[in-house]
Amino acid sequence: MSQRKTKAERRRELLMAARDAFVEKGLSAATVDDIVAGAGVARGTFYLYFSDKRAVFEALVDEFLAALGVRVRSIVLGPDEPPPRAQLRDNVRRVVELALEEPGIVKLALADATGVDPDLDDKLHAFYEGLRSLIDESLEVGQQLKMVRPGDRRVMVAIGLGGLKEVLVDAVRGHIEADPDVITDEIMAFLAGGLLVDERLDG
Amino acid sequence: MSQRKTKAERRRELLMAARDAFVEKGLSAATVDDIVAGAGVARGTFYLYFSDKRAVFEALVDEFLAALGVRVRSIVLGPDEPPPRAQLRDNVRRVVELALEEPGIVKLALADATGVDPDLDDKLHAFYEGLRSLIDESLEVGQQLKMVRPGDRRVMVAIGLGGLKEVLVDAVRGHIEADPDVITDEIMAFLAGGLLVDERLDG
DNA sequence: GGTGTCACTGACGTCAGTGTCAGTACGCGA
DNA sequence: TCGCGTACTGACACTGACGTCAGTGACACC
Repeated sequence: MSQRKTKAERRRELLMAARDAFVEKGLSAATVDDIVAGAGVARGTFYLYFSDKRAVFEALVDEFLAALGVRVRSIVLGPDEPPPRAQLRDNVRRVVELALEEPGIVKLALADATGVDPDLDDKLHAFYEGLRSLIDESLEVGQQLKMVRPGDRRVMVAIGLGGLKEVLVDAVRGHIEADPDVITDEIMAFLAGGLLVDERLDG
Repeated sequence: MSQRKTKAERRRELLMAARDAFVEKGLSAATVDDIVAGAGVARGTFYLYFSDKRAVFEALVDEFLAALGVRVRSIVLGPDEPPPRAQLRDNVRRVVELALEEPGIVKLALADATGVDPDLDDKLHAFYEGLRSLIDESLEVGQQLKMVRPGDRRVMVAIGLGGLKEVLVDAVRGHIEADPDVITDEIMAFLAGGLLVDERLDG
């Protein structure tokens, strides 16, 4: 039998236990029993705080998205503002840092969450749609200001978003060096110049 | 009661029904009953062809990976060969075409499959690891030949792979125009020059 | 020390999905 | 027409995850 805690403490314990269970076993394989075992409470207690597994996952995602929202700031033009590219870099760096701070959530939200069940998908799809729009608008402004090359913005958005997601997931998984400076520099280099050097060297 | 079919026909029917069920309901929510209903056979028949749901998913992934393997060819240098960049472009285009031909599988393998259960994950992770190595080696050669800019290849691989995945998934979902030429051109433009135009225009 | 409140408990009934297997239907060769 | 093999069937027993709710214990206030 577990100690009496404040509502907020107990809720947090359950959230963290849920996060760990989801990361370890996968979203759909993790059970409510896993979660309560991790939190050290009885099965019934879970249902005092969340209506079901889906609800606790939504709470986790909401928390992460809120944290993400705090770190991403619109790029502002003006004589007193840092250069746009520096503002962009700061955004990238803050997102990379958040990802490295919350590896479990990154794996869940960026890699694991889709396709598990349609309800959960909706939440993430809506988020990604918002993110896509944000990037798309930024690119449109950038194109008007001739700071972004012309091209099909939907494809640009997809490559950028997909690339960022994969980098973060890989960093979190330890596949790539988890140094935010290195990662940020590489992302910026990719955005600035792609991968290939000079077409005339070919053939 | 269903008609008698050859083993191969029946197996294919089950595979296609499984693919449809997975795409429609999500990997973990789809049941063996959904699959057999789609194939128009009884529950028991399923188990004559596949040991369980995981096995039929593996078979689907294997088929897709084999098709992918056929379309991706190593880049060969030589006086009688097309320019490397053209060979790269051909690879990209063939992969884009395959994705557009098999939208269901693309959604499953590229977007939905991870995190469902650890067994299934292993299969895809192994595949991605192979793909990563392939791209990494190509980049290494490219760097030695000065056709690829210097930089942390692991990050380059992640951005490239993630970007490609997201583009294909978006194309399949109808978020971006499903014209293989447009998509291929945009991917090549990204690889060749990134997104940003000229640093000196900033600030 | 009685009483009410509140967080928590965990055994229980339920149910959806699983994998099985004895039985059925069909085609074919004797 | 009989017998045999093979593909297929679907009712069944089983499992494990779910959500509930009557009950327990601790604390506060009188």
